[in-house]
Amino acid sequence: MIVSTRGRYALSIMLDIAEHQGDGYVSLRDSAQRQKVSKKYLEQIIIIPEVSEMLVSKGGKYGGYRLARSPGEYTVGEVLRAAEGSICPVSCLEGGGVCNHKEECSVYPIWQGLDEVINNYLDGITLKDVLDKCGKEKI
Amino acid sequence: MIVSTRGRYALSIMLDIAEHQGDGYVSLRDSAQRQKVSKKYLEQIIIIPEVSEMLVSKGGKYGGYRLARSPGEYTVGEVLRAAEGSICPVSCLEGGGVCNHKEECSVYPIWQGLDEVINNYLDGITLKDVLDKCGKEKI
DNA sequence: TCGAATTCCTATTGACAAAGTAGGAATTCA
DNA sequence: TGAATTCCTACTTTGTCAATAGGAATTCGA
Repeated sequence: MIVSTRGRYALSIMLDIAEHQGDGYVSLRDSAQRQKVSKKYLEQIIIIPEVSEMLVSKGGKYGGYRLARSPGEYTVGEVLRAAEGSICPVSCLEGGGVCNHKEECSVYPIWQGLDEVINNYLDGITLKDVLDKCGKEKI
Repeated sequence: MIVSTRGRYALSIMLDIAEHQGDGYVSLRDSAQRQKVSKKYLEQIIIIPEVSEMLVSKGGKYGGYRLARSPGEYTVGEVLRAAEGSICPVSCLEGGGVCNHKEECSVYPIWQGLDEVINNYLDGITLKDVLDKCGKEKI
């Protein structure tokens, strides 16, 4: 599994906020209700520093979250990496690929190629693309 | 993580067998020694039905394993799927993609596309390609 | 026929992360 | 003042990964 519920929920809530923010804020209560997931768990995800950096929050009544940038300026890969920490497909690549044996390893280039293919794909889709359901021809 | 040690070890041992089988059999003891990993753990991996189906085994002294087919007839994707069970990147796709909400889900097509990109890549590389170190231009 | 080397089979363990729950403090608005 | 929100920390439960362990069955050479 390369994307856990953390990443999926993060992506969903970003999209939900994008869709419903208008010129105000979207509360976790509303968003959780719409998505039929636990508000408490969404809280855990949105509290991740890399995730909350992508948002503007406001406490108190009628508070909530809105996107810091416009939906077209976030890629799916960016959101997933923020929530998951990293989305590298194999531990050899972790921490920027600092495996000890990567020189002797005949398999290492495969993992590099895999990582590239995955990131290229995910970074080629923006939140706006998803909202527009830009469709089968792009996704 | 999409590929755990199970998949990595499975791939390594398949390559090791391919390289050393000649016209005989490769024992786990030798292979484990060469790869500097636990023979007992390799045993666990090779015992997985989908993995052992790709090999021909022979018990007893001077026994071991050899490939059932030629290296060019195995793809990396095939080996990894055998060892890991599946290499789908997100649980929504598990069991052939039988998620309940996939109709309403605006994100589902992204996971489908991701899965496709990953499998296309991994199924485009054979064990022979790796052995030949066919190199950066293909991998 | 014996003994060494192997595959085959089942159980067990320790560590860690994922998924979610819980309770309450601080903030903001009408 | 009170309602609704974000913010913060801690806890629990469950499952999987990675590995270890011990022994049964098989196969060969000497």
